[in-house]
Amino acid sequence: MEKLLQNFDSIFSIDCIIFGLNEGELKILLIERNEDPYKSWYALPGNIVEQNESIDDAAQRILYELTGLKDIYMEQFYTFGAVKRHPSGRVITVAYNAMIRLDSAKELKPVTNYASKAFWMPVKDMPELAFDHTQIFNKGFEKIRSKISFEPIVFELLPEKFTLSQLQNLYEVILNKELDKRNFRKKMLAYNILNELNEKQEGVSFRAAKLYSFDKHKYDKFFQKELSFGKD
Amino acid sequence: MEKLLQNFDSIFSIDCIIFGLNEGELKILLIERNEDPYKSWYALPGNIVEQNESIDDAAQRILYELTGLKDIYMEQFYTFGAVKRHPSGRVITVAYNAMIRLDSAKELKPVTNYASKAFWMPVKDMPELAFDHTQIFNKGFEKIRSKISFEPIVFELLPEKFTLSQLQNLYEVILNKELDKRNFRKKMLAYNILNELNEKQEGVSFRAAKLYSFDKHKYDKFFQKELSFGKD
DNA sequence: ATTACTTAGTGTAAAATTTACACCCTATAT
DNA sequence: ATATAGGGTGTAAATTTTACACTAAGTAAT
Repeated sequence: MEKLLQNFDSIFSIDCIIFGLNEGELKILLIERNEDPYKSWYALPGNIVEQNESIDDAAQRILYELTGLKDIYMEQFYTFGAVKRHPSGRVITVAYNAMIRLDSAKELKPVTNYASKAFWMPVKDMPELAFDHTQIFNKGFEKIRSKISFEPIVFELLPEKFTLSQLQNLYEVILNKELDKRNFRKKMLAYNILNELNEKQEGVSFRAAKLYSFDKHKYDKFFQKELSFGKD
Repeated sequence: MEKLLQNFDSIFSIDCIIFGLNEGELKILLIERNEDPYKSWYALPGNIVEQNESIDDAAQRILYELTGLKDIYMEQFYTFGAVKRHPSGRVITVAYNAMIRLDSAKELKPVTNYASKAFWMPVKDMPELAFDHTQIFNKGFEKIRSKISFEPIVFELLPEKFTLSQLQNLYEVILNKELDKRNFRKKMLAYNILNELNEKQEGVSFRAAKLYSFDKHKYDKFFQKELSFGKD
């Protein structure tokens, strides 16, 4: 034990998959590394967990540093701890999923010094990423994909007011398959977690659709099971 | 310990919820600590992740040290990283669930030096545990509870040959509710992951039930979705 | 103002799944 | 032989899921 502690020099980090929706396309935030190893490769945004912050806080901080956004819901989905996943030493990483409203994000500002830029990469064009980040991305995306079949969790990606078609389109993009319009609307409205607004789409060159908003209060009532334990 | 910890960065540990079934009762393996902090409290078995082992390997090692069992399927379910979850320093812990066949476990042998004993505690009598281990246990148990509704994963708890009533009883214990016998059998057989054996229970003082075994090959066929990404 | 175009919005019947429910069977023990 | 304790089985009703196609409303072009 003593010996263990003395030799101890592992590092704990956070990596984030930050989803955003832009012109109907699902994208995630990537950075381009400007340090070895994997210099000039694309990678998931991540950083080291500091002594005085919880892992949830670290995830929030990383998101804030890159997007200027705070208090976004992020969900831890897996911890990657293979011995040699990082070539220069032992790094265990906790991976988080987050979803943000692209239009609410300020300019991207990569303040981390190891990144030369941050940008949105369409999920369907995902290149090979640095380290084991491709694997992390796959697992995180799969997690979201399987989760939305049980529980509507994607409203954070849409504007505050959205049409049912936009919502359906988002589902189709995530699940990568077409859904039946009538069945989709029936099911979504049956969840009873949307507010029908007295407003319609504007600026479209066709019949304007009704706008809806997500009602977190109603949502919590029906999906309490998932909330039965606190954070961390 | 305290002084030592202050000199180092975060420590990663593993904590395991090891489920076993004994006389129809669901139990988990606990240890009694013989070191401060929380001396003489009960805690989940756990240990520090060493430099040269993956977190999965560390989980396997801990299980082996306590039970003598190897190559048991363990599933990581959450990582706990609050700043002050350990009173003497920063310790981030990855929590695993495992299920073992109680009758196949050798004598329990707590080789870890911080534990004075290891023993099986019925889930229904769970006391307050050291550190945040009560919270970890709740989350892990909830994970299993929600998972078995979608996917049969509890065969590791039963003997190799078991009756459908034993299986149903196990579900009832985990879900903490009664199930309909006919519907349960119908559904379980429809999964088509069991082999009906040409054997019956022995040594019972009533009509002997047919024995079944779990067919991992058939199982993999039907639940591939969950296996689409490798470990770690 | 007519027409063409594009997306919005709606209902029903069939199929599949889930639920509720009760009695006879068989082995053992006395 | 009989009492006991769990083993084993089917069907109808209810619910959920699926498949499927047309009309409505607004915009844009002529």
